[in-house]
Amino acid sequence: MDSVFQALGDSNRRTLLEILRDHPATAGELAEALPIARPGVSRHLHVLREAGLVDVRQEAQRRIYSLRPAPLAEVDVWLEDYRALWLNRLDALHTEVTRQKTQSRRSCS
Amino acid sequence: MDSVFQALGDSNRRTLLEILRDHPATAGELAEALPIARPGVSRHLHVLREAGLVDVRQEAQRRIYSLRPAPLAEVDVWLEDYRALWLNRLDALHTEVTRQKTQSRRSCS
DNA sequence: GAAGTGCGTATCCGTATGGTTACGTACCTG
DNA sequence: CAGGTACGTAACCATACGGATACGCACTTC
Repeated sequence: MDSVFQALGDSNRRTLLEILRDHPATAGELAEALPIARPGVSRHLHVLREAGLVDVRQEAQRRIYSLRPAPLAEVDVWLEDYRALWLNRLDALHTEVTRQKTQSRRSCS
Repeated sequence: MDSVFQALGDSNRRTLLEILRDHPATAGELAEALPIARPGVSRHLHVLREAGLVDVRQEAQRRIYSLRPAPLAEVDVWLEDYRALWLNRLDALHTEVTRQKTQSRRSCS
């Protein structure tokens, strides 16, 4: 769990995930998408693999990476216990907004 | 966004959030819940505050911390674009997710 | 087999992190 | 005003991280 959040705590790595969300890609393709040198990308991919967020499949000399959503599902499960906190607040906000809306509607007409 | 995920990437800090989910607490109460010394807790709380995950209110010499769910809502929104990936194959992933969940309960909390 | 391609690992460097102990500060209490 | 209480900050240490460059290894191709 630590490793998943830590992996997500870097914007370069989130960019990689965003690409892999659409389609698997080789390390080279992924490297071109980031503003850093190849070895850096390689290590970011290593971190993602350690966190279970990514799968690698070797095809000749190419490494093809693909997204592994299971850890994200874990994050979703973790969030579950907190979701009520902002849903309640959003609810309160929502009712407040509609109240003010009806109030302004009342004052407008 | 980086700061939120990085803040969540430490089990001590997640423990603090878990306590604050139930009720606000003073720094001292929170410190007793962690296996580390007071100044360490103080800095963890600082990290959580920087990430916007926590609010502080001073009351005499006590600092009362409370949970601020907004950044977690942001995480929820970020997850949204990935959710389809495991919802589509929910049955295939369900067993794995629950397995890892019990595993992480056993080890990390 | 020699050369080229694709990618990882090794090493180095500056900075950040997580823990500690020692100290400082603000506040209540006697 | 002296002293205790509840914190945070400073200084220090070991380790980890993110970046770079240089190198190594596996595979294809000629």
